[in-house]
Amino acid sequence: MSARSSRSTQPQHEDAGASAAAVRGGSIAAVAQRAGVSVATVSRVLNGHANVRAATRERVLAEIETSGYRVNELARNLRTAESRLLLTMVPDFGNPFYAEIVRGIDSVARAHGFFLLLCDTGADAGRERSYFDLLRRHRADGAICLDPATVQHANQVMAAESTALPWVACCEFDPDVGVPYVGIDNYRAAHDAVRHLLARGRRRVALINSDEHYLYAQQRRDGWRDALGEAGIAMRDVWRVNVNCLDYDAGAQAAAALMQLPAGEAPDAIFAVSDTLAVGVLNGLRGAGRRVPQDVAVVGFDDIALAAQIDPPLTTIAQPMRELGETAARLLLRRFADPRASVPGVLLPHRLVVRESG
Amino acid sequence: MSARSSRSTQPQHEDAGASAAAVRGGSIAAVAQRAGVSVATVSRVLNGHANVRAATRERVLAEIETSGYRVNELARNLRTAESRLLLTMVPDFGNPFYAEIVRGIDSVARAHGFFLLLCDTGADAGRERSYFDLLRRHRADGAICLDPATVQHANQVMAAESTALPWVACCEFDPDVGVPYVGIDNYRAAHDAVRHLLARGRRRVALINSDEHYLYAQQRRDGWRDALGEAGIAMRDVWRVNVNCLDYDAGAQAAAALMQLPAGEAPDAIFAVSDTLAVGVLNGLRGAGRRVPQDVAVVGFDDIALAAQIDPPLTTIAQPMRELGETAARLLLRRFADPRASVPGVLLPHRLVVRESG
DNA sequence: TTGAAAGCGCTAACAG
DNA sequence: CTGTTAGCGCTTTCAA
Repeated sequence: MSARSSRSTQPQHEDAGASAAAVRGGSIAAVAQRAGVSVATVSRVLNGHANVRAATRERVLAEIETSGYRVNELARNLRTAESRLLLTMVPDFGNPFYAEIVRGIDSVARAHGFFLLLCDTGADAGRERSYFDLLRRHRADGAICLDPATVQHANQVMAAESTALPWVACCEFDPDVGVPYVGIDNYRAAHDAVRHLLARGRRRVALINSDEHYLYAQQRRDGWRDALGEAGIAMRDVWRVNVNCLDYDAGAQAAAALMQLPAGEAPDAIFAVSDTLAVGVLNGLRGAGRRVPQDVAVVGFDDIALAAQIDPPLTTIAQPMRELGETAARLLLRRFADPRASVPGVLLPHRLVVRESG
Repeated sequence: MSARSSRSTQPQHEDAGASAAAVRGGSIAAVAQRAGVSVATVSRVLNGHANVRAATRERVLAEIETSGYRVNELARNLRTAESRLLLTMVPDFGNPFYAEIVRGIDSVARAHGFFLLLCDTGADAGRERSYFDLLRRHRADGAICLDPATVQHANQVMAAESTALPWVACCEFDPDVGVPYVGIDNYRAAHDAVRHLLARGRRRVALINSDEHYLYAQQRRDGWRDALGEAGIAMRDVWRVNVNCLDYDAGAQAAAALMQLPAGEAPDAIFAVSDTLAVGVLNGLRGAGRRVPQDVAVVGFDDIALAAQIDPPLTTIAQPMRELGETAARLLLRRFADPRASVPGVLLPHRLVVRESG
């Protein structure tokens, strides 16, 4: 029997005794044969089962060592019916806010033997929003969704099925839907930010918000509106601008537009719902010849690392990004452990960080 | 025969006819039975093979539609011996430079039916550098390594085996090793940056560099040193500071340290090998009461989106980040197509972007 | 403590 | 054009 056909993946029908081919390559059968034990035994030592005699274990381990055998996880995955992959859907992992959350997810996932299957949902834009199909096809064991658009899609068009799938929502969520979630109290956070601005004597506080189709954006808008109202200031529509992207340029443009307003109407403060937006706002204000905070105060949201570095350092609402990610992962893991357990919603605390921009 | 045991994954030995259990759930066999065809036929329509009569195809498709069947990729992966996952090793995906490269990788990977298995190598720090084991265990079909430490580890301790594994190096690479790579000409890039500073009349140009254990750092240092030398300026060791992390604070601290130098020695320009570092430098300089560029000019590296937003806008060496990622992915894909093809090394062009910082 | 054997669900050769 | 069938490499009963 020669070594030929060792690359073939096709049936070989060589001689009577089966797996004639399997014996050569790096299969568990090959290791078993060379170590003079059964495949079951090799599998047992591979998985650290106790019921293997020490001497036998040593022999198998030695054979594995010398042959450089590595378990084929493709086969293991089929047999155990799990991929040990966690799907992570993020709208834009170039955004430091999401990047940090993903880090949190990754750390607990790794600690539990899972890897991340990363999907930048923004990369596909509107196209095929069926990332959940990856779950159905067993490409991932569970999912964490950071993308508000995808969360809403799941809640609305998948409705019932959505709650049956092993996933959790992070940052954007609907408490009424039965999908586990973790996030912050967006209403209070926005309210806190605006109240801070008001306390510093600002009166015309603009809001640069995401698409208010999203729940979190609605909540932040409400927080802004109510804080103004409580100070006896009627919210004005010209002070509210919605952007559909959280990058720097969007913030810069929004700020520039706001500064076009006639003198008495132009805001003396801007609350942006993301630090990246706020960094752009700073830039846009500079372009419009406004000083921060003298002419216009700026408050951001998230407290990414950059917030403390720029000039002027950004006052912002800190979100516990790492914990958000860690909690999301833990919620999902808990769901694996008991698929029918109650599904908690978790709100983590935010915090106003006062720096020099407002 | 009741519906019991439908959740069981264990052998059932129920009655004579095999796969009694398999027929129920969402297996291909179940679909086949209900559609009145064989599993082979279902597999054919699933994979879009041409040799299926239209009527039969319709029948199968209809059954798939009504039953909501989804292929089990775990099984498919085992059978086809591929995971269709690309391992992406990045030292820190919170860094916008890497994030953008990963985007490039992702876009071509998706276009070819691959997903990304993301590994933040920094998350583990020194611990277990054996990410390549994921390849050996078939957890991924190939890998792209953006982490200089991991690249060196592969080149040095894995030597021969390394070149046999399906991976490509991105940004950090050793042309002599036989591993496909993509990157830029770091020597010339650094040389260009420093020459620019010199042309603007700066004489004491400091370098904030990565750990010079890495090749790319050595090359950039050489470019800096030679550009100075060509201008008749001897490089001074006090002008060179090495950091082992590219985050903002590292840059801020390095700049602060540099500004401690006695008047005649203190640099009038700083070249930092990463924009994140440079942003920190701007902050450090501000803390030391220096104006940019009047007192100290600053040049960064990478041209991340932020570079154009901060104050003052950053002069920097632009790297084609997306193309870097796309090229890396394409190189890897080409290697899949022909494992024994020649392994090209690709150098992409860099570009000096002059803004206001220096 | 060990081994034999039954599949996990799929693809593809081969035969009709 | 369609069906039968042999595995991919592994884990886990079940029996010894």
